[in-house]
Amino acid sequence: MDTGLTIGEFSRITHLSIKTLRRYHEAGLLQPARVDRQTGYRYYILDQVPTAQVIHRFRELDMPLREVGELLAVTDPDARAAVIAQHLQRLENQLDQTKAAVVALRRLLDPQPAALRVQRWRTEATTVAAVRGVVDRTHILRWYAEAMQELDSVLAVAGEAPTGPPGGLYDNELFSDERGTMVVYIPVARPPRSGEVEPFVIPAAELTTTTHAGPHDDIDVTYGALGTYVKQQALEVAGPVREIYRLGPRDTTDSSRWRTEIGWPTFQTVADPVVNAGQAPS
Amino acid sequence: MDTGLTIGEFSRITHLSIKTLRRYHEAGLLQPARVDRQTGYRYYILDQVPTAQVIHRFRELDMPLREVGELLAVTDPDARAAVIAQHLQRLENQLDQTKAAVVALRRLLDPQPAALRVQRWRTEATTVAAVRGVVDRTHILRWYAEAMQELDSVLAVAGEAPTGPPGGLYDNELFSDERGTMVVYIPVARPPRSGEVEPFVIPAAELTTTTHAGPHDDIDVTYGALGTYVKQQALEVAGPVREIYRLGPRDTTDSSRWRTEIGWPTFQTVADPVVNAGQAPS
DNA sequence: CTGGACTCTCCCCTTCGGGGAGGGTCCAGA
DNA sequence: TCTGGACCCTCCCCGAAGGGGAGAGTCCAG
Repeated sequence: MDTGLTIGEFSRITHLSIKTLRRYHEAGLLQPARVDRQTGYRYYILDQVPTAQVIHRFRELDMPLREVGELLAVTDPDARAAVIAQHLQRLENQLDQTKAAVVALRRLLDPQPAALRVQRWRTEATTVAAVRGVVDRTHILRWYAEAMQELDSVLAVAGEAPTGPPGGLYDNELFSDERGTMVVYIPVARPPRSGEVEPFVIPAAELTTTTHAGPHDDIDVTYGALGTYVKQQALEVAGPVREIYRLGPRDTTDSSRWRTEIGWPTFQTVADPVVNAGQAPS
Repeated sequence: MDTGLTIGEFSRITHLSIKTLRRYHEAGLLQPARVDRQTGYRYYILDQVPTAQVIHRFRELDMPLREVGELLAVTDPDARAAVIAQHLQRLENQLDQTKAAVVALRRLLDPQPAALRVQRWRTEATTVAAVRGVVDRTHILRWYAEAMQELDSVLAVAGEAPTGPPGGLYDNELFSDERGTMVVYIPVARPPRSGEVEPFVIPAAELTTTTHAGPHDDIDVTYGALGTYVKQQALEVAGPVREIYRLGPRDTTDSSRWRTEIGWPTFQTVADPVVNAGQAPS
């Protein structure tokens, strides 16, 4: 029997379907011990059973095939453990997101407290230390965390103390397309330039603002309320949306206390507001 | 502004990408309030913002579009809550599976205790009450649970006491293909016939068996070990694999105490065993 | 030698969008 | 009234991880 196991036998032993085994072969994850040149038949050997089982386990954890392949290619146990730990970390993050979504869902389906407080004002230009970049929407959170961290360390080195709360500018394309320009900043007196950090001036603007309370899991609801208001007032959006983190993770770990100010640069158009239709412009 | 919001404006407000909004339209999830017959332009209204947000939330929970659509079509709050609860249940099951996979992975990567005890024996034909069905591999667990439950209740009604531990027969195609015949049974003296439950005779067989200890998350490892043995002994597999639940969830909730006997019907071929190559058949 | 079981490759399908081409539409400013 | 740029349309392809199935070749025991 030194011809090895046929794919069917191997499938029975490992509980991986034939289709799956072929795909793993094709992906280079699990090369059959021998492939008949003439017939293309795959022949496995018993020593491959443990490998198949390891692959099976990682797939159960939704590790992408590419990554499983890299993992198997690495022989150093430490490096291996690192890759595994990293994946488990990802799973955990995913779980956190799911939990947050459940909470946000509950809040969304419950009767709304509403009470949206919208204000319009004119802001002055502000000098800040900023990190700018064109970011994929799926990477927004990661990019934000890294940028903030770099800002913090650069400012610490430069000995610059913040002169106000941190904030960000977010291109509308970030939401309507898949990619857009992001700016995160911290106001300081003399912005340094180092690495990704550079001086920047937040331009003056006419802002329509509101404040989102709590964690950001359902910040889109507040965006929706603000957008509704803007539209009702027949305001036109001009430029990237702004967020100012009046109270954030750097101030308190109690996320229910967070306060995020959202401001949309807007200008009045000639059209009538929907709600105050009587007050047509003269 | 009673033309409504363009898809771009709606996208900014809801944080759903334009592509995604078009897809939700196509899927019937979020019909624009108006679609221009001439140009195909989609126009939304502000009242649709909350709906978009609800969809967003459910998608964050990986609810399939189809299901979200059904959910939105249902107006009865109770029915709605039921669908949601069901989905959350699914998420929880998924989480349990992930946890189990992590544990199983750890065990697999740790040094193996091994110590596989394999025995061969001949079993007698056994009279049982059984539930049979052709099952998709992805539904094995669910089907098993339902079948066992039905067996239990039918036997309770018939007043038949088990004369041995429950078990099952599993077609090899269940693993190599995507679907196969499953039989789960409980031995009784006078098997009743009711609903899916019917009398059945487990045929006599020459079995090569081993016992898997603990929960079934890594039962494939034991299958692998048994399969390796079978192959090394140059045994040929004949017929569906059998499992007998000597100790299972119905006996104890401590899953580490579970004992599952796995038996493969086998017969000796003429080829030499690999390990005992000296004992060639005469 | 033959029939049935097994295996091969190849192509299409699934979900939920993203990328991009090619072309039409809207609207504000000139 | 024209025009340019922003916006929108449809259509097609792609990815991940396989499943379904067709059509054809292979293996092996009787």
